[in-house]
Amino acid sequence: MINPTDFFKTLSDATRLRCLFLLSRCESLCVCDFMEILTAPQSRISRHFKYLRDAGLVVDERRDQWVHYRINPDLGPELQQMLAANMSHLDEQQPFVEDLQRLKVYQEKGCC
Amino acid sequence: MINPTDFFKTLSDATRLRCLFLLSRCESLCVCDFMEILTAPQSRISRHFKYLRDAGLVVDERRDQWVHYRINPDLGPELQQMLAANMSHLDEQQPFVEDLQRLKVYQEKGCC
DNA sequence: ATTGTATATTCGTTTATGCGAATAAGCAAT
DNA sequence: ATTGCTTATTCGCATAAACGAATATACAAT
Repeated sequence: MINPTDFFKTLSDATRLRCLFLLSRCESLCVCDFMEILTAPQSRISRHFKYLRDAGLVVDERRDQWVHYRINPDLGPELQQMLAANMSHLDEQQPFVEDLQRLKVYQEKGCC
Repeated sequence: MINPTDFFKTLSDATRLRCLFLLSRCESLCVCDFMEILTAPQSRISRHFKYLRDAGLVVDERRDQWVHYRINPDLGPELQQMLAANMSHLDEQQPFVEDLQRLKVYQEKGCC
């Protein structure tokens, strides 16, 4: 179980925070989705998802070639609420608003 | 105004988090209070309060030789709520419970 | 088996962060 | 002005964290 300090450390990087925010709105996404929405290189996305996995905040699931990530459904009510509450405050800020817009466009045209 | 990533970065250190937690329960404390409650050297407390000041999360007020810190009362409702919500989740965890106990003992016998 | 696509990890480098010891600065009282 | 107390800052060092390029791995399809 992650402690509070490490929880905040995990949220303290822009790439990880943007990824978590998207997942808080979207059930599940794969690595290439994040690459496109954040315009970030693949190694950056993968690296930060390793941190998120290690912290226990997300879980991965392989489907064919793609690896889909989602918020860890077994987070425990306390952490789950803490995470959700924090994500709910990002709504109107940059770059989170724009990420959400890109997510919508991206979902409409379909992805992997 | 601090951005979300930097907000979490500011909470991502044990010393800072413990200080903020104490301030969320106590109106105002001076540096030597924190030194005693956290059992931390003076330079550590001062250094981290500089970070907290720079982030705009706390303000200082000099009274004679002592400098008292408190949560910035002009934080803005959004940040204020975010901070309060996060602090409220630390209640039952270590080392926060113990810090609170030490605070009580310390307040009863009076300080600076 | 080979090719193509998606993801993970390793590597070397750069930058950020935390630390205690030591020093400086601010204030009160003699 | 000197002493004593409290807090802030500087210093050199050590560790952690982020980065992109390159490489390795995993799977699908031919």
